[in-house]
Amino acid sequence: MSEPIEQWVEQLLRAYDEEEKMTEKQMRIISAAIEVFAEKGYAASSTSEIAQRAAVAEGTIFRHYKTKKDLLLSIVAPTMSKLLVPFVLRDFTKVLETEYVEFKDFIRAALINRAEFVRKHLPVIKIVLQEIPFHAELRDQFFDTVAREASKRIVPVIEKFQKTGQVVAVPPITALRLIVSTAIGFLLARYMLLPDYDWNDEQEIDYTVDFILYGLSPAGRPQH
Amino acid sequence: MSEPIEQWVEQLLRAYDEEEKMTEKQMRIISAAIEVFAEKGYAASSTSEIAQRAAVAEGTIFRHYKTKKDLLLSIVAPTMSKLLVPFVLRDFTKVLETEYVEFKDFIRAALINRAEFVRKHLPVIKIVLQEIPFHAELRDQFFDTVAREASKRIVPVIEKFQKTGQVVAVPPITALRLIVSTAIGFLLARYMLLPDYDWNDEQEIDYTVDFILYGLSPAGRPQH
Amino acid sequence: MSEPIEQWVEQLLRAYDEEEKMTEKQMRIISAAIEVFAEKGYAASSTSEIAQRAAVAEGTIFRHYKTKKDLLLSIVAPTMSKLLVPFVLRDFTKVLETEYVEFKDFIRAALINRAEFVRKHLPVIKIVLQEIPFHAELRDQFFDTVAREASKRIVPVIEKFQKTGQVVAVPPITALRLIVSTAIGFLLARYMLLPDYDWNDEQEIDYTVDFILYGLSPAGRPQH
Amino acid sequence: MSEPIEQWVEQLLRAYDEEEKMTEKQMRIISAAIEVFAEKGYAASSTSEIAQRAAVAEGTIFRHYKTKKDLLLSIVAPTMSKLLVPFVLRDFTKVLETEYVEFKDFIRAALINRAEFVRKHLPVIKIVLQEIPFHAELRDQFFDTVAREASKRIVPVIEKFQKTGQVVAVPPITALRLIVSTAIGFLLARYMLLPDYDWNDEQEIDYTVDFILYGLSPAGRPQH
DNA sequence: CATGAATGAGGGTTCATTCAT
DNA sequence: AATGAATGAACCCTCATTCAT
Repeated sequence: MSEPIEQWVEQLLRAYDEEEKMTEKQMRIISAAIEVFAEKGYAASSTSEIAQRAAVAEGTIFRHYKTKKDLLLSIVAPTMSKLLVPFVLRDFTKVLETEYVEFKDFIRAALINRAEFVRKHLPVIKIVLQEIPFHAELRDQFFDTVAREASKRIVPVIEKFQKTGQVVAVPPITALRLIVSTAIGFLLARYMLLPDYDWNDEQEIDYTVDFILYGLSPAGRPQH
Repeated sequence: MSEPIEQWVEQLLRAYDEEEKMTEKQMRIISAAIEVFAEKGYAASSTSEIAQRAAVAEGTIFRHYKTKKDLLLSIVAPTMSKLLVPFVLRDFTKVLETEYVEFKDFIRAALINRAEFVRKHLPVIKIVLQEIPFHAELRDQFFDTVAREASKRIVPVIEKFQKTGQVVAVPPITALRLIVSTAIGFLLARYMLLPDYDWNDEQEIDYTVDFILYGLSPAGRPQH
Repeated sequence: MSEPIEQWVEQLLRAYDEEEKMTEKQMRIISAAIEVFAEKGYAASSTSEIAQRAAVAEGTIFRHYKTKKDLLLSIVAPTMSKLLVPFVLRDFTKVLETEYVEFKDFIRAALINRAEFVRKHLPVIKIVLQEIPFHAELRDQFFDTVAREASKRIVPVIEKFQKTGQVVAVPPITALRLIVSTAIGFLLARYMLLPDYDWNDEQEIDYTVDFILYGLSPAGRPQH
Repeated sequence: MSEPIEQWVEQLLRAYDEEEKMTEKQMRIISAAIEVFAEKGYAASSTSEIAQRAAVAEGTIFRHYKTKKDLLLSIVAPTMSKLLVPFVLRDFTKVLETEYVEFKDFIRAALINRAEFVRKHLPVIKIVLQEIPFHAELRDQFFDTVAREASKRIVPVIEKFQKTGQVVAVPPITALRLIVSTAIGFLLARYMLLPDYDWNDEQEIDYTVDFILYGLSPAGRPQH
């Protein structure tokens, strides 16, 4: 991986990962809620079970979160924004412009970085994916802040790589969709569908990055 | 699309699409249930709302389906198997062996065919995707019958294309994952995330197929 | 009491007293609710206690009345309109004009009649009086339908008695207030504050009617 | 108004109106509680809202008043006794005996004085009226101290006016009831039911006093 | 076969009260 | 004295399921 990107990502994630100050009970509640929501889904989770797992009175939950939905949002909302953190950074495009960066390195760095993020926040990611279809506010937030932000910031990156001839001339949004699909497909399979399969992570990432670059056809692949 | 595959798909879908014999009320119940489940998710749907939309008494639902979960399964289970129909057909690999078939045509045919299927059964597909994380039986059924069957039948297809040099030498399961990710990514974006976007379907399919074959790097692309 | 008024009141009340058709359980619920609401007030009554007293599952209450407040309104609303029944009758003023009617007879008839009504519906009356301060809708309904109707219908009656010189020339609304205060004061004392006191009803009504006519000063009283 | 009564009332009220010594927070709590109780009724009021409006921690309320009910009683009990203050004074009957006092002046003085009291303590009066039906202790206190005291002190007054021939020979308790009904009816209409109506207070009091003396019949009225 | 009234367990939420700080 | 986090019982209400009709 090229140095600048790596440093930039690592440095930034540290800032965003800090937990806000909360009491110990509040943290137990959040943890329990994440557990239960991820396991059963929001609608099928009961506040009483969350309270039990948090070893807290049911009323205590409602002292900190006005409603059950508030509890969900307090878990999901910050995660949604953190999902994009590495791409939304102010000086990201600048890095890309000033530094000599290979598209392949960029893809690989992003994939590794987001894989780590998913691994660390797996249950919350599950919740996000599972609940987005049912909560208009989540969807709105996702599209308004996340997706819009994403295209605004990432599309220029893709265009830059297209200008340097490293990416084929398809609509940047389409390229984005293809990259994201492949990445999410990998993360889903790796961490959610078949987490117990005997994965060779390095190699699988290689395959995935190569696929994004060269597809499945042998033509045009560089010789290793 | 090459002729043999097309015929084979069309012929087979007809067989599987027939509705089993059910009373008119039963059909109304199923339709209503699909609507409501797709909209709110299984856990947040109430049998009383389903009964209302089906214009049927609450009790009637339970005459046909012992429990609410039975109702869900009666919707989801057959759909899961139908998802794989075109690939699971007995003489599919034979077709591929005897006929001279391009990998590209195969991918394109499959993508178009499954896109049509998704379009036609969108709400049920949504239910399947939404509920699989929460129901062990669904997951089990999916992996036991669907995924296992899929690899058993599809892996040989991929291996065949690898032997003919049309597909690069990666583990077939990995190739499968990459293809399926890309396909599902397209279908999800097309029909569920951004159904209202102004899609140019033909072109988008072209991009997607090209991506599966050649990736985003311009190298190795055939000249159009 | 002069005959025409009496007949008119009795006949009309019969029509309005019919209970609407309701199941036996619904009637048990209403009865229990009246009991409990009258005893503890709406806010301090629990649906579970109502269910218990009605020997009905708590859920049954909510099958018939969507909310606890609905239950209250279903009790209170019809009573509020019935309170005015004898005065709101279409041909009431006509009776007064065509017949030779003494003001004293009118007051006495109304007092006796409403006393009977209060006695029969005592708990509901209590509920009405107790809850009106807390429920804007009740107040609105009371003022819109009841009070407005009352003044529209009753004010002419008072004006008629003023024209015949039987009632002193004060603003009719003031006269109405004085009459109603005295009447309600009697009914409240008789049936709600001191129901167990050893009342001589006939005599007390005589006193009350005489008070409305002649006040407490001995001057101007006719010799009995 | 005749001088002696007026002086006597004014002097005495001053003594009773003094607030007992309480901390500033306690006063804020009481004020907030009066507000909330008057608005929503005791049962529907929450101590947390009272705390909020008093800008005081929830716990602070319970430091000063052991229970929510204690808080209610601390508001209602002293008001109930103050209601009777002008009549319960030790030397009141003496005044009446020694001074030449007209019944009409007495009624008018009492009405004006109590109207002022109601106006000043409106919310507490509302609470008293609203909660008396639901709290046996309040009722008991009311009847034991208030009503009993009232009759003991006021009945002699009425008897005195009956002896001087200014009040008709009805049972004094009945006379009391009629006077009180009329007075409360006025105060209720004036300050609670229709406070926004355009009242001509002086005239309305004239009407009310005249009604108590002479009723609605024109006979026996002195010529103005 | 179809109904819908009835159920009662369990849902989310409120609230008076306690107590360590 | 004052706080406010914590409690858990009780609240109103929903719901899948049953069963007499």
